[in-house]
Amino acid sequence: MSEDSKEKIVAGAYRALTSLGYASASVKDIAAEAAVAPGLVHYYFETKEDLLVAAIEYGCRGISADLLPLAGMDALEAARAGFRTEKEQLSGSPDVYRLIFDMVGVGLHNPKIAGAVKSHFESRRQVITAIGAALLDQSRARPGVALESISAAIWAAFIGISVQKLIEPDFDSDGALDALAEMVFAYIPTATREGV
Amino acid sequence: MSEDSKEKIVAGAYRALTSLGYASASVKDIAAEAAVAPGLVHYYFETKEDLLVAAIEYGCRGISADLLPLAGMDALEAARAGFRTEKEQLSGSPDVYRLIFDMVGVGLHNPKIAGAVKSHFESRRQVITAIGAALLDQSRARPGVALESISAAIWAAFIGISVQKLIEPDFDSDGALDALAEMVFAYIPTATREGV
DNA sequence: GCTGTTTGGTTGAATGACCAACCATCTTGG
DNA sequence: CCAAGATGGTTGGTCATTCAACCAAACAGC
Repeated sequence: MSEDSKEKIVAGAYRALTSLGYASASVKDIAAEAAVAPGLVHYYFETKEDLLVAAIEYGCRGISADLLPLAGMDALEAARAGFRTEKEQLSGSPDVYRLIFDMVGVGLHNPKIAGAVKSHFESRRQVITAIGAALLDQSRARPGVALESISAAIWAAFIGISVQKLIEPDFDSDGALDALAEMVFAYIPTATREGV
Repeated sequence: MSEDSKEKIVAGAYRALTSLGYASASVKDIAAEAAVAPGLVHYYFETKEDLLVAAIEYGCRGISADLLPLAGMDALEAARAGFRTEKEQLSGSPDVYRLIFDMVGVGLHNPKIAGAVKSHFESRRQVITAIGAALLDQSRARPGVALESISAAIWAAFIGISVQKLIEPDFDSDGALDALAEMVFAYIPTATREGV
């Protein structure tokens, strides 16, 4: 029953963290949420920090799964689907975003947590880069800046829209995502440099 | 000497918070940084929370000042200057960003802090909206989405680029900002809808 | 089949450190 | 001389982590 309990603790940590936040969620809270004795938490995880890293990864698993279907699509379709997925996740299950941005704050002063956030960012950026590469290839466009920079900017906008939505619940994240999509799709065909 | 001490405490809080983070910076740390007795902090601020709100506002004052000259410029010039300023601030004095994103994390579970962050976001978004309005006016463009959504998306990208830079010091924020600028400037002239 | 033992998992109380907020007490400028 | 300003020790509470004890299932020898 070992792995079972460990998973229960991680899931409990995830729930406790999203609802209470890093600062307020004590190990006791997490244990209670996982329906487990406080001591057991430290049987499986050396420190609270280690547990939080596991909780972040646990939370990100769902997001990655939602992004998987994009792989098989046509580039343009995948791009549109990406925007749609972001909209749905932001309105439907903001918990993961809540956790991530809580961890961004913690990560600013905590390398181990920063590493977990960083790898999530990287994997998201890679998905965008892949779609962007296919898209540019299709339209034979030649942007004046590196593709990596473009996808970093787009992913940045996703991040910023999420942050604004979380801080201001009235924020029109759908509108902002539509605006972003319009800008990106308008940019692609025009991004053809004279040279070559 | 009243205001003097209060200011010293706020400045000390700002320094302590950027270097240690919200979670680790104790009132005692702040007092030490401000070269003041621990008790004095609570003489001027009812709670630690109140002090932090003041520290955020203190930190944002500098940013707002840097943005002031944009007001008198030509729209296109102001837009370019805005991108340049963002680049400089991000590389030159990341402390404010550090504080802000630490507070985003805290604000997710703390309404008072969230309010301070929110008002900073709003004021930055307004600057972008103002420049965007002038720019669209000049080029007689008619975007298919609300101007507010466009500026929200652009500000979002600024946010996201800062976050990535803070979490991954190697992140090429200049490249991402260039890519963003290219997208935005490519978008403006094409944003002319057939109708009207 | 039965007993004694080992082992992996689990418990919750105890420990020691730390912190925000309070307050009794001084200091000083007006 | 008296507030307003400033001090730093005290208080009550919380927290991560540790630990000694407990349990149940697997297993050994007989």
